[in-house]
Amino acid sequence: MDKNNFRPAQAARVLAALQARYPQPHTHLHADTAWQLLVATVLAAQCTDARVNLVTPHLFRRWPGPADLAEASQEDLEEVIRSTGFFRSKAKNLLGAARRVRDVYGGTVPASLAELVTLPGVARKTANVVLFGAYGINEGLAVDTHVKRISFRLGLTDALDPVAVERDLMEVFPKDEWGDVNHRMVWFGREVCMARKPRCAACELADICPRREPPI
DNA sequence: ATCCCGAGGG
DNA sequence: CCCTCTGGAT
Repeated sequence: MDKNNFRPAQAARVLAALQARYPQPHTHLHADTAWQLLVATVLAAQCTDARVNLVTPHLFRRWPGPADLAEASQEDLEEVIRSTGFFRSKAKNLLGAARRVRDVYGGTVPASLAELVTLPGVARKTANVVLFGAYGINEGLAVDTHVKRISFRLGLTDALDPVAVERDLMEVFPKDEWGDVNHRMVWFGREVCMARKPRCAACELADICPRREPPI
């Protein structure tokens, strides 16, 4: 295999395998609106989606939309989201985001990457997740801990910086697949290609994985 | 580079 | 005990 053609060819194989394994990719975060998806995604930083889904029902019942949360006290919000970790900074950022969505965007979560990243606590990963999940827009490819680890292991990137990883992935995956690639890699990362002890023996991609254990 | 921070698994 | 979980701001 030519070195210059390795990544695109590898990406095509990875995509086919993940499509076969996960025919219907979707987020595992529970949210009914764009705003709620934004809140859930912010809470999901360094936290399992299962844990996030444990607190969001209470959060969304008490403060359904941005105008509601904008009036909440930080102490009350901290108490509700405490178990998701980083609860002080998450509460502060969510209150700031709620006020900005209410005051600057008329209560509607903006539908562009440039506008989303102006919200406190929202950078490219969260913005990409919200853009695709709420609006079906593939402006970028959300790179989280799973996407980063799996892309590196499978040889789709040599980069460690998430922005560079995103650029490499955008080059080798079709644009209309970016959102689904994220969902599929997250799913795959939970079930098979885990950080600590990957299940290489049960992995259908092991034969094309440069980092399978044990190595050939 | 460092800090933020709780909860579950091995 | 240590590592990891759909990161972001300083």
